[in-house]
Amino acid sequence: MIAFMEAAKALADETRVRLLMALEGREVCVCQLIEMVGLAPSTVSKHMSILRHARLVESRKEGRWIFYRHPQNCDSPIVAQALDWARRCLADDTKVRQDRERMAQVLEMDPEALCRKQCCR
Amino acid sequence: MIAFMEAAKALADETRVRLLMALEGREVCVCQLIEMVGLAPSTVSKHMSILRHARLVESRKEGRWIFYRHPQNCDSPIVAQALDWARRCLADDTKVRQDRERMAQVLEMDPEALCRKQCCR
DNA sequence: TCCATATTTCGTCATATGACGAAATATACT
DNA sequence: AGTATATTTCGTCATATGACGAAATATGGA
Repeated sequence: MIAFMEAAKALADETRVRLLMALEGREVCVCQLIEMVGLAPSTVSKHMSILRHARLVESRKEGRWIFYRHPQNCDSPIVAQALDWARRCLADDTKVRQDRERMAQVLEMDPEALCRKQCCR
Repeated sequence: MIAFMEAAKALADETRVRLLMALEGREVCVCQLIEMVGLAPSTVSKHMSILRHARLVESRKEGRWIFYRHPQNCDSPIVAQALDWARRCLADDTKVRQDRERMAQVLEMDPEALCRKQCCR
């Protein structure tokens, strides 16, 4: 029950679901996620921490950057089915699609340039 | 996105998930649900209203009683997959099993006797 | 070593949520 | 009609949640 509730609560916020869907098929750096949703770094960081605690994402550190992705070898049926549910329901969702377009732009900048840009906001 | 978020939020409270699982394979009267979880009638009513609004349950009125059940002919994949997710994850869950045992006792009383009992608490 | 920068942690605030009891509503029975 | 009872709606309260900015932490490069 605990693991299920963690996952369900993690999915109960629209911003978190958007962040989760942005990781579909790729890993993404925090600064890129920040840019995509347009929220404060601390806010996005908290969201990712909740998703990670629920095991819906995992993270990888590379130098100064931290990349998030869906779990690689998911041993938890609870998590696997939660991800399937979200994917099937939201693959064609309007907001998710808009996020994909925004993310496509973001991914063209390199992370360095992106973070400098965020500094000066 | 809206329907998905409604469902996800509805699943993000443990009491609501317990109530939802109690409807597995049968329809149950509100007074029986109240007895199972031991919360105030108004609280349980609100929970059921949230589940119904998310389409995870539907209700049927029979005289003074209202029975809740999982949707009969579920035309929404979002809802159907949400119910599958919960069922697969929680079929053998300890709390859900305890609720089943409690519910078995409750179902042996008839609703009339049950509601009289609740009156005098 | 010192500085720039990427991310997280912490403190604070406004709003959302879940609990309750009282009152309102709807139905059945006398 | 009037009463009993099943459920919902409403008002209130305490706690949880999501947002932010400031400060702390960690890493890479000068």
